[in-house]
Amino acid sequence: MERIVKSVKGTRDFYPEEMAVRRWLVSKVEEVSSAFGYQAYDGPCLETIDLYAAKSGEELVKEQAFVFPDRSGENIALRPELTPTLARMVASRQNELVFPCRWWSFGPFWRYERPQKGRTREFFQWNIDLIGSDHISADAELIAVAAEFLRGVGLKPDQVKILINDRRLMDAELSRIGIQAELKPAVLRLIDRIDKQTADVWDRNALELGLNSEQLEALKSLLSNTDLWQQSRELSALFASLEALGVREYTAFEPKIIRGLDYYTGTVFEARDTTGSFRAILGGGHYANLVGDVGGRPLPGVGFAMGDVVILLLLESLGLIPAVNAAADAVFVSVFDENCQTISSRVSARLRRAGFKVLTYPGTEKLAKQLKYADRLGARAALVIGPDEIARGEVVLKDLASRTQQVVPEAELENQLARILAQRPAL
RNA sequence: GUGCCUGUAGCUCAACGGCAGAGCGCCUCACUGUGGAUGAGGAGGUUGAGGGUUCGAAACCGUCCAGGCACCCCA
Repeated sequence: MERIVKSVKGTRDFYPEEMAVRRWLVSKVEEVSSAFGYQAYDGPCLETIDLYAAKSGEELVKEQAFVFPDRSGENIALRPELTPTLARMVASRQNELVFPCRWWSFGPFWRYERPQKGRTREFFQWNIDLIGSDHISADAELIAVAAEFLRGVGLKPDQVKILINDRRLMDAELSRIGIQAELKPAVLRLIDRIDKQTADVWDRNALELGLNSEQLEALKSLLSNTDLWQQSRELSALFASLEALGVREYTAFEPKIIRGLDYYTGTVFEARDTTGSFRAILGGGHYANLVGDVGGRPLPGVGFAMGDVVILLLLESLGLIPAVNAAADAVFVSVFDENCQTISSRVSARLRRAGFKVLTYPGTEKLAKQLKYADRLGARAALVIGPDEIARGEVVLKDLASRTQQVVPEAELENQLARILAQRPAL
Protein backbone atom coordinates (compact mmCIF):
# COMPACT_ATOMS: atom_id res chain seq x y z
CA MET A 1 0.00 0.00 0.00
CA GLU A 2 2.89 2.28 0.73
CA ARG A 3 3.92 1.93 -2.89
CA ILE A 4 1.04 4.23 -3.81
CA VAL A 5 2.40 7.74 -4.19
CA LYS A 6 1.26 9.85 -1.27
CA SER A 7 -1.07 12.78 -1.59
CA VAL A 8 0.10 16.19 -0.45
CA LYS A 9 -0.24 16.83 3.27
CA GLY A 10 -3.47 18.57 4.18
CA THR A 11 -5.24 17.80 0.91
CA ARG A 12 -8.33 15.67 0.51
CA ASP A 13 -9.46 13.24 -2.17
CA PHE A 14 -13.07 13.67 -3.18
CA TYR A 15 -14.39 10.23 -4.06
CA PRO A 16 -17.86 10.21 -5.62
CA GLU A 17 -19.52 10.14 -2.19
CA GLU A 18 -17.58 13.17 -0.95
CA MET A 19 -17.92 14.92 -4.28
CA ALA A 20 -21.68 14.52 -4.11
CA VAL A 21 -21.67 16.19 -0.70
CA ARG A 22 -19.49 19.03 -1.97
CA ARG A 23 -21.76 19.56 -4.95
CA TRP A 24 -24.75 19.62 -2.64
CA LEU A 25 -23.05 22.28 -0.52
CA VAL A 26 -22.24 24.36 -3.58
CA SER A 27 -25.83 24.08 -4.74
CA LYS A 28 -27.00 25.53 -1.41
CA VAL A 29 -24.45 28.32 -1.68
CA GLU A 30 -25.53 29.13 -5.20
CA GLU A 31 -29.19 28.99 -4.25
CA VAL A 32 -28.95 31.63 -1.54
CA SER A 33 -26.47 33.78 -3.45
CA SER A 34 -28.80 33.95 -6.43
CA ALA A 35 -31.82 34.54 -4.25
CA PHE A 36 -30.26 37.83 -3.15
CA GLY A 37 -29.26 38.74 -6.70
CA TYR A 38 -25.54 38.04 -6.46
CA GLN A 39 -23.55 37.14 -9.56
CA ALA A 40 -20.94 34.40 -9.76
CA TYR A 41 -17.33 35.29 -10.56
CA ASP A 42 -13.88 33.83 -10.07
CA GLY A 43 -10.26 34.83 -10.34
CA PRO A 44 -7.10 32.84 -10.98
CA CYS A 45 -5.77 30.40 -8.42
CA LEU A 46 -2.26 31.67 -9.16
CA GLU A 47 -1.34 35.24 -8.30
CA THR A 48 1.93 37.10 -8.14
CA ILE A 49 3.20 37.64 -4.64
CA ASP A 50 3.00 41.39 -5.35
CA LEU A 51 -0.76 41.29 -5.12
CA TYR A 52 -0.49 40.32 -1.49
CA ALA A 53 2.63 42.30 -0.76
CA ALA A 54 0.44 45.39 -0.76
CA LYS A 55 -0.65 44.18 2.62
CA SER A 56 2.82 43.27 3.76
CA GLY A 57 3.29 42.24 7.32
CA GLU A 58 0.23 40.10 7.37
CA GLU A 59 0.89 36.62 8.59
CA LEU A 60 -1.66 35.23 6.18
CA VAL A 61 0.64 35.93 3.27
CA LYS A 62 4.10 35.90 4.79
CA GLU A 63 3.71 32.73 6.81
CA GLN A 64 0.77 30.87 5.37
CA ALA A 65 0.79 31.21 1.62
CA PHE A 66 2.20 28.59 -0.70
CA VAL A 67 4.82 30.58 -2.61
CA PHE A 68 7.22 29.27 -5.22
CA PRO A 69 9.21 30.62 -8.15
CA ASP A 70 7.92 29.85 -11.63
CA ARG A 71 10.30 28.91 -14.45
CA SER A 72 11.22 32.50 -15.07
CA GLY A 73 11.99 33.08 -11.42
CA GLU A 74 8.94 35.15 -10.57
CA ASN A 75 7.38 34.43 -7.20
CA ILE A 76 3.93 32.95 -7.56
CA ALA A 77 1.46 32.35 -4.76
CA LEU A 78 -1.41 29.90 -4.61
CA ARG A 79 -4.18 32.22 -3.48
CA PRO A 80 -4.66 32.07 0.30
CA GLU A 81 -7.74 34.31 0.13
CA LEU A 82 -9.84 35.99 -2.51
CA THR A 83 -10.17 39.57 -1.30
CA PRO A 84 -7.00 40.94 -2.96
CA THR A 85 -8.02 39.32 -6.23
CA LEU A 86 -11.48 40.81 -5.87
CA ALA A 87 -9.95 44.19 -5.16
CA ARG A 88 -7.83 44.00 -8.30
CA MET A 89 -10.74 42.89 -10.46
CA VAL A 90 -12.96 45.67 -9.17
CA ALA A 91 -10.25 48.32 -9.43
CA SER A 92 -9.47 47.33 -13.04
CA ARG A 93 -13.02 48.05 -14.10
CA GLN A 94 -13.95 50.63 -11.55
CA ASN A 95 -15.28 52.94 -14.25
CA GLU A 96 -17.54 50.47 -15.97
CA LEU A 97 -18.97 48.34 -13.18
CA VAL A 98 -22.46 49.04 -11.91
CA PHE A 99 -22.26 49.82 -8.22
CA PRO A 100 -23.12 48.58 -5.77
CA CYS A 101 -22.15 45.22 -7.20
CA ARG A 102 -23.04 41.91 -5.64
CA TRP A 103 -20.57 39.11 -6.39
CA TRP A 104 -20.06 35.61 -5.06
CA SER A 105 -17.51 32.90 -5.71
CA PHE A 106 -16.71 29.35 -4.65
CA GLY A 107 -13.32 27.84 -5.25
CA PRO A 108 -10.13 26.33 -3.87
CA PHE A 109 -7.65 28.10 -1.60
CA TRP A 110 -4.36 27.07 -0.04
CA ARG A 111 -2.71 27.88 3.24
CA TYR A 112 0.46 26.33 4.56
CA GLU A 113 -0.83 25.49 8.01
CA ARG A 114 -0.66 22.59 10.40
CA PRO A 115 -3.67 20.43 9.46
CA GLN A 116 -6.14 19.44 12.14
CA LYS A 117 -9.87 19.07 12.46
CA GLY A 118 -11.62 21.80 10.54
CA ARG A 119 -8.39 23.03 9.00
CA THR A 120 -6.70 21.68 5.90
CA ARG A 121 -4.05 23.06 3.56
CA GLU A 122 -6.33 22.94 0.55
CA PHE A 123 -9.91 23.96 1.14
CA PHE A 124 -12.87 25.45 -0.66
CA GLN A 125 -14.32 28.77 0.25
CA TRP A 126 -17.47 30.66 -0.47
CA ASN A 127 -16.79 34.37 -0.81
CA ILE A 128 -19.60 36.88 -1.15
CA ASP A 129 -19.37 40.66 -1.20
CA LEU A 130 -21.51 43.71 -1.72
CA ILE A 131 -19.21 46.43 -3.00
CA GLY A 132 -19.84 50.12 -3.28
CA SER A 133 -22.21 50.82 -0.43
CA ASP A 134 -21.60 52.26 2.98
CA HIS A 135 -25.17 51.88 4.13
CA ILE A 136 -25.86 49.75 7.18
CA SER A 137 -28.49 47.83 5.24
CA ALA A 138 -25.68 46.41 3.11
CA ASP A 139 -24.20 44.93 6.27
CA ALA A 140 -27.63 43.62 7.22
CA GLU A 141 -28.04 42.04 3.80
CA LEU A 142 -24.82 40.07 4.00
CA ILE A 143 -25.68 38.83 7.46
CA ALA A 144 -29.10 37.86 6.14
CA VAL A 145 -27.44 35.97 3.29
CA ALA A 146 -25.39 34.05 5.84
CA ALA A 147 -28.44 33.38 8.00
CA GLU A 148 -30.56 32.21 5.10
CA PHE A 149 -27.78 29.88 4.04
CA LEU A 150 -27.62 28.38 7.53
CA ARG A 151 -31.39 28.01 7.52
CA GLY A 152 -31.24 26.52 4.04
CA VAL A 153 -28.93 23.70 5.06
CA GLY A 154 -31.22 22.84 7.94
CA LEU A 155 -29.50 24.53 10.88
CA LYS A 156 -31.79 25.95 13.56
CA PRO A 157 -31.28 29.18 15.51
CA ASP A 158 -30.51 27.19 18.63
CA GLN A 159 -27.75 25.29 16.84
CA VAL A 160 -25.89 28.16 15.25
CA LYS A 161 -25.56 31.90 15.82
CA ILE A 162 -24.10 34.76 13.87
CA LEU A 163 -22.25 36.85 16.45
CA ILE A 164 -22.03 40.51 15.58
CA ASN A 165 -19.98 43.43 16.77
CA ASP A 166 -18.84 46.79 15.45
CA ARG A 167 -15.25 47.96 15.58
CA ARG A 168 -16.34 51.59 15.75
CA LEU A 169 -18.33 50.85 18.88
CA MET A 170 -15.41 49.02 20.46
CA ASP A 171 -13.06 51.83 19.55
CA ALA A 172 -15.35 54.37 21.20
CA GLU A 173 -15.75 52.22 24.27
CA LEU A 174 -12.02 51.71 24.63
CA SER A 175 -11.58 55.46 24.45
CA ARG A 176 -14.31 55.95 27.02
CA ILE A 177 -12.51 53.80 29.56
CA GLY A 178 -9.32 55.69 28.91
CA ILE A 179 -7.28 53.31 26.80
CA GLN A 180 -4.71 55.16 24.71
CA ALA A 181 -4.80 54.85 20.94
CA GLU A 182 -1.41 53.10 20.77
CA LEU A 183 -2.69 50.40 23.06
CA LYS A 184 -5.91 49.72 21.20
CA PRO A 185 -4.67 47.22 18.60
CA ALA A 186 -3.09 45.08 21.31
CA VAL A 187 -6.20 45.33 23.46
CA LEU A 188 -8.36 44.29 20.52
CA ARG A 189 -6.15 41.26 19.99
CA LEU A 190 -6.48 40.48 23.66
CA ILE A 191 -10.28 40.71 23.48
CA ASP A 192 -10.23 38.36 20.52
CA ARG A 193 -8.74 35.57 22.62
CA ILE A 194 -10.55 36.08 25.91
CA ASP A 195 -12.30 32.75 25.60
CA LYS A 196 -9.06 30.93 24.88
CA GLN A 197 -7.31 31.84 28.07
CA THR A 198 -8.17 31.28 31.70
CA ALA A 199 -9.49 34.33 33.51
CA ASP A 200 -6.39 34.94 35.62
CA VAL A 201 -4.00 34.48 32.72
CA TRP A 202 -6.06 36.90 30.67
CA ASP A 203 -6.11 39.44 33.51
CA ARG A 204 -2.37 39.19 33.89
CA ASN A 205 -1.85 39.68 30.14
CA ALA A 206 -4.09 42.72 30.24
CA LEU A 207 -2.11 44.28 33.07
CA GLU A 208 1.15 43.47 31.30
CA LEU A 209 -0.11 45.37 28.28
CA GLY A 210 -0.26 48.44 30.45
CA LEU A 211 -3.88 48.62 31.54
CA ASN A 212 -4.49 49.70 35.11
CA SER A 213 -6.88 47.75 37.30
CA GLU A 214 -9.78 50.18 36.83
CA GLN A 215 -9.41 49.90 33.07
CA LEU A 216 -9.29 46.13 33.35
CA GLU A 217 -12.52 46.06 35.32
CA ALA A 218 -14.17 48.51 32.94
CA LEU A 219 -13.04 46.40 29.99
CA LYS A 220 -14.42 43.23 31.51
CA SER A 221 -17.73 44.86 32.29
CA LEU A 222 -18.12 46.16 28.76
CA LEU A 223 -17.27 42.75 27.33
CA SER A 224 -20.06 41.19 29.36
CA ASN A 225 -22.56 43.90 28.52
CA THR A 226 -24.88 42.27 26.01
CA ASP A 227 -26.92 45.47 25.72
CA LEU A 228 -23.96 47.54 24.65
CA TRP A 229 -25.14 47.51 21.04
CA GLN A 230 -28.03 49.78 21.96
CA GLN A 231 -25.51 52.58 22.39
CA SER A 232 -24.49 52.23 18.76
CA ARG A 233 -26.66 53.91 16.16
CA GLU A 234 -25.27 51.57 13.51
CA LEU A 235 -25.87 48.38 15.45
CA SER A 236 -29.35 49.48 16.49
CA ALA A 237 -30.21 50.08 12.85
CA LEU A 238 -28.53 46.80 11.89
CA PHE A 239 -30.51 44.67 14.31
CA ALA A 240 -33.75 46.42 13.33
CA SER A 241 -32.93 45.61 9.74
CA LEU A 242 -32.18 41.97 10.57
CA GLU A 243 -35.54 41.80 12.32
CA ALA A 244 -37.26 43.05 9.17
CA LEU A 245 -35.33 40.59 7.03
CA GLY A 246 -36.59 37.77 9.22
CA VAL A 247 -33.23 36.54 10.45
CA ARG A 248 -32.95 38.21 13.84
CA GLU A 249 -33.22 34.87 15.64
CA TYR A 250 -30.03 33.69 13.96
CA THR A 251 -28.04 36.64 15.22
CA ALA A 252 -26.70 37.99 18.49
CA PHE A 253 -24.59 40.88 19.66
CA GLU A 254 -21.21 39.74 20.97
CA PRO A 255 -18.68 42.35 22.11
CA LYS A 256 -15.88 39.77 22.13
CA ILE A 257 -16.00 39.39 18.35
CA ILE A 258 -13.16 41.37 16.79
CA ARG A 259 -11.91 39.32 13.78
CA GLY A 260 -8.26 39.13 12.89
CA LEU A 261 -8.16 40.78 9.49
CA ASP A 262 -7.04 44.36 9.59
CA TYR A 263 -9.17 45.71 6.80
CA TYR A 264 -12.44 45.47 8.68
CA THR A 265 -13.49 48.91 9.81
CA GLY A 266 -17.11 48.61 10.93
CA THR A 267 -19.45 45.72 11.44
CA VAL A 268 -17.71 42.41 12.05
CA PHE A 269 -19.40 39.05 12.41
CA GLU A 270 -18.80 35.36 12.55
CA ALA A 271 -21.05 32.30 12.73
CA ARG A 272 -20.43 29.63 15.32
CA ASP A 273 -22.18 26.49 16.47
CA THR A 274 -23.81 27.11 19.83
CA THR A 275 -22.05 24.19 21.52
CA GLY A 276 -18.72 25.78 20.69
CA SER A 277 -17.18 22.50 19.59
CA PHE A 278 -16.16 23.72 16.16
CA ARG A 279 -14.18 26.58 14.74
CA ALA A 280 -15.94 29.57 13.25
CA ILE A 281 -18.18 28.55 10.35
CA LEU A 282 -17.89 31.81 8.47
CA GLY A 283 -16.52 35.26 9.14
CA GLY A 284 -16.73 38.67 7.60
CA GLY A 285 -17.36 42.34 8.05
CA HIS A 286 -17.48 45.81 6.64
CA TYR A 287 -14.44 47.39 5.06
CA ALA A 288 -14.02 51.06 4.26
CA ASN A 289 -11.67 50.71 1.36
CA LEU A 290 -11.46 47.59 -0.70
CA VAL A 291 -9.35 48.80 -3.58
CA GLY A 292 -7.07 51.32 -1.94
CA ASP A 293 -4.07 48.98 -1.79
CA VAL A 294 -4.24 48.10 -5.46
CA GLY A 295 -4.56 51.62 -6.78
CA GLY A 296 -8.24 52.36 -7.17
CA ARG A 297 -10.50 55.07 -5.79
CA PRO A 298 -11.75 54.31 -2.27
CA LEU A 299 -14.63 51.88 -2.32
CA PRO A 300 -16.43 50.51 0.73
CA GLY A 301 -18.13 47.19 1.01
CA VAL A 302 -19.10 44.25 3.13
CA GLY A 303 -18.52 40.56 2.69
CA PHE A 304 -17.78 37.26 4.30
CA ALA A 305 -16.10 33.96 3.60
CA MET A 306 -17.09 30.44 4.54
CA GLY A 307 -14.80 27.42 4.25
CA ASP A 308 -16.20 24.04 3.28
CA VAL A 309 -14.51 22.10 6.08
CA VAL A 310 -16.11 23.36 9.28
CA ILE A 311 -19.63 23.68 7.92
CA LEU A 312 -19.52 20.11 6.62
CA LEU A 313 -18.14 18.80 9.94
CA LEU A 314 -20.97 20.55 11.77
CA LEU A 315 -23.67 19.36 9.37
CA GLU A 316 -22.25 15.85 9.54
CA SER A 317 -22.32 15.85 13.34
CA LEU A 318 -25.96 16.93 13.30
CA GLY A 319 -26.98 14.45 10.63
CA LEU A 320 -27.99 17.23 8.26
CA ILE A 321 -26.14 16.05 5.17
CA PRO A 322 -28.72 14.41 2.94
CA ALA A 323 -27.97 11.00 1.49
CA VAL A 324 -26.97 11.92 -2.00
CA ASN A 325 -26.95 9.08 -4.47
CA ALA A 326 -26.14 9.75 -8.08
CA ALA A 327 -27.97 6.61 -9.16
CA ALA A 328 -31.10 7.25 -7.09
CA ASP A 329 -33.11 8.16 -10.17
CA ALA A 330 -31.35 5.75 -12.51
CA VAL A 331 -32.68 2.72 -14.34
CA PHE A 332 -30.52 -0.36 -14.63
CA VAL A 333 -30.97 -2.43 -17.76
CA SER A 334 -29.63 -5.93 -17.32
CA VAL A 335 -28.26 -8.01 -20.17
CA PHE A 336 -29.73 -11.50 -20.06
CA ASP A 337 -27.27 -13.17 -22.38
CA GLU A 338 -25.27 -12.63 -25.54
CA ASN A 339 -28.36 -12.92 -27.74
CA CYS A 340 -30.28 -10.34 -25.72
CA GLN A 341 -27.51 -7.76 -25.78
CA THR A 342 -28.96 -5.95 -28.77
CA ILE A 343 -32.45 -5.60 -27.38
CA SER A 344 -31.07 -4.33 -24.05
CA SER A 345 -29.01 -1.74 -25.89
CA ARG A 346 -32.02 -0.67 -27.94
CA VAL A 347 -34.22 -0.30 -24.88
CA SER A 348 -31.48 1.64 -23.07
CA ALA A 349 -31.06 4.07 -25.92
CA ARG A 350 -34.80 4.54 -26.22
CA LEU A 351 -35.13 5.30 -22.50
CA ARG A 352 -32.22 7.76 -22.56
CA ARG A 353 -33.82 9.68 -25.41
CA ALA A 354 -37.00 9.74 -23.35
CA GLY A 355 -35.03 11.49 -20.62
CA PHE A 356 -34.26 8.66 -18.23
CA LYS A 357 -30.88 8.09 -16.62
CA VAL A 358 -29.92 4.63 -17.82
CA LEU A 359 -27.00 2.34 -17.13
CA THR A 360 -26.30 -1.19 -18.25
CA TYR A 361 -23.98 -3.98 -17.26
CA PRO A 362 -20.93 -4.39 -19.43
CA GLY A 363 -20.99 -8.05 -20.38
CA THR A 364 -23.34 -10.91 -19.62
CA GLU A 365 -22.71 -11.99 -16.06
CA LYS A 366 -25.44 -13.99 -14.38
CA LEU A 367 -28.55 -12.05 -13.47
CA ALA A 368 -27.96 -12.30 -9.75
CA LYS A 369 -24.64 -10.56 -10.08
CA GLN A 370 -26.04 -7.85 -12.33
CA LEU A 371 -28.93 -7.14 -9.99
CA LYS A 372 -26.62 -7.03 -7.01
CA TYR A 373 -24.57 -4.48 -8.87
CA ALA A 374 -27.68 -2.39 -9.53
CA ASP A 375 -28.71 -2.71 -5.91
CA ARG A 376 -25.34 -1.61 -4.58
CA LEU A 377 -25.24 1.37 -6.90
CA GLY A 378 -28.59 2.35 -5.43
CA ALA A 379 -30.42 2.38 -8.75
CA ARG A 380 -34.14 2.93 -8.40
CA ALA A 381 -35.35 0.45 -10.98
CA ALA A 382 -34.05 -2.44 -13.03
CA LEU A 383 -35.20 -4.16 -16.20
CA VAL A 384 -34.91 -7.81 -17.07
CA ILE A 385 -35.36 -8.64 -20.73
CA GLY A 386 -34.90 -12.35 -21.42
CA PRO A 387 -36.08 -14.67 -24.21
CA ASP A 388 -39.55 -15.08 -22.67
CA GLU A 389 -40.13 -11.35 -22.45
CA ILE A 390 -38.77 -10.75 -25.94
CA ALA A 391 -41.12 -13.37 -27.34
CA ARG A 392 -44.11 -11.67 -25.75
CA GLY A 393 -43.00 -8.09 -26.35
CA GLU A 394 -42.77 -7.46 -22.63
CA VAL A 395 -40.23 -6.34 -20.05
CA VAL A 396 -39.81 -7.21 -16.39
CA LEU A 397 -39.68 -3.97 -14.44
CA LYS A 398 -38.29 -4.23 -10.95
CA ASP A 399 -38.69 -1.59 -8.27
CA LEU A 400 -35.42 -2.10 -6.45
CA ALA A 401 -36.47 -0.12 -3.41
CA SER A 402 -39.71 -1.93 -2.72
CA ARG A 403 -38.35 -5.25 -4.02
CA THR A 404 -41.39 -5.75 -6.20
CA GLN A 405 -41.59 -6.39 -9.90
CA GLN A 406 -44.16 -6.35 -12.65
CA VAL A 407 -44.37 -7.46 -16.25
CA VAL A 408 -45.17 -4.57 -18.55
CA PRO A 409 -45.75 -4.41 -22.30
CA GLU A 410 -42.77 -2.76 -23.98
CA ALA A 411 -44.94 0.12 -25.13
CA GLU A 412 -45.93 0.86 -21.54
CA LEU A 413 -42.35 0.95 -20.25
CA GLU A 414 -41.84 4.72 -20.14
CA ASN A 415 -45.13 5.31 -18.35
CA GLN A 416 -44.57 2.65 -15.74
CA LEU A 417 -40.97 3.75 -15.17
CA ALA A 418 -42.02 7.33 -14.69
CA ARG A 419 -44.59 6.17 -12.17
CA ILE A 420 -41.98 4.33 -10.10
CA LEU A 421 -39.45 7.15 -10.25
CA ALA A 422 -42.09 9.61 -9.08
CA GLN A 423 -42.62 7.64 -5.89
CA ARG A 424 -40.48 8.26 -2.88
CA PRO A 425 -38.30 5.23 -2.41
CA ALA A 426 -39.69 3.29 0.52
CA LEU A 427 -37.17 2.62 3.24
C1' G B 1 6.52 27.06 12.92
C1' U B 2 6.25 25.05 18.72
C1' G B 3 4.52 21.25 22.43
C1' C B 4 1.66 16.76 23.40
C1' C B 5 -1.24 12.25 21.77
C1' U B 6 -2.16 8.53 18.03
C1' G B 7 -0.96 5.11 13.70
C1' U B 8 -2.39 -3.12 13.36
C1' A B 9 -6.93 -6.25 7.16
C1' G B 10 -11.39 -1.92 3.21
C1' C B 11 -13.90 -0.18 8.33
C1' U B 12 -14.13 -0.63 13.95
C1' C B 13 -10.73 -2.62 17.13
C1' A B 14 -7.87 -7.06 19.96
C1' A B 15 -3.04 -9.28 20.80
C1' C B 16 0.33 -6.32 28.48
C1' G B 17 8.79 -8.58 24.60
C1' G B 18 7.23 -15.00 22.57
C1' C B 19 3.35 -18.28 15.94
C1' A B 20 -0.85 -11.16 13.94
C1' G B 21 -6.61 -12.18 15.38
C1' A B 22 -12.12 -11.01 15.70
C1' G B 23 -16.64 -8.57 14.06
C1' C B 24 -18.51 -6.11 9.94
C1' G B 25 -17.41 -5.51 4.78
C1' C B 26 -15.50 -7.85 0.17
C1' C B 27 -15.07 -12.22 -3.49
C1' U B 28 -16.77 -17.31 -5.05
C1' C B 29 -20.43 -21.17 -4.89
C1' A B 30 -25.41 -23.13 -3.61
C1' C B 31 -30.88 -21.54 -3.64
C1' U B 32 -30.71 -24.53 -11.31
C1' G B 33 -34.19 -16.61 -15.03
C1' U B 34 -33.72 -12.25 -10.03
C1' G B 35 -30.55 -7.86 -5.71
C1' G B 36 -30.52 -6.19 1.31
C1' A B 37 -31.74 -13.23 4.03
C1' U B 38 -29.40 -18.11 4.98
C1' G B 39 -25.52 -21.79 4.39
C1' A B 40 -20.51 -23.35 2.74
C1' G B 41 -15.86 -21.78 1.21
C1' G B 42 -12.07 -17.85 0.07
C1' A B 43 -9.05 -13.59 -0.58
C1' G B 44 -6.96 -9.70 2.02
C1' G B 45 -1.00 -7.56 6.53
C1' U B 46 6.67 -6.38 5.29
C1' U B 47 1.59 -4.02 12.16
C1' G B 48 2.45 4.14 8.54
C1' A B 49 8.17 4.18 6.66
C1' G B 50 13.09 3.11 7.39
C1' G B 51 16.78 2.38 11.50
C1' G B 52 18.39 0.80 16.60
C1' U B 53 18.05 -2.33 21.32
C1' U B 54 17.01 -7.72 21.99
C1' C B 55 17.89 -14.81 21.32
C1' G B 56 13.16 -12.74 19.80
C1' A B 57 9.70 -6.17 18.51
C1' A B 58 3.07 -4.57 16.44
C1' A B 59 4.87 -3.53 21.51
C1' C B 60 10.92 -0.63 23.94
C1' C B 61 14.32 3.77 21.93
C1' G B 62 15.47 7.82 18.45
C1' U B 63 14.37 9.68 12.97
C1' C B 64 10.83 10.60 9.14
C1' C B 65 5.61 10.61 7.28
C1' A B 66 0.43 11.22 8.26
C1' G B 67 -3.71 12.48 11.41
C1' G B 68 -5.74 14.53 16.05
C1' C B 69 -5.39 18.18 20.56
C1' A B 70 -3.43 22.85 22.43
C1' C B 71 -0.63 27.22 20.68
C1' C B 72 -0.14 30.46 16.23
C1' C B 73 -3.52 31.94 12.69
C1' C B 74 -7.97 31.68 10.48
C1' A B 75 -12.47 29.42 6.48
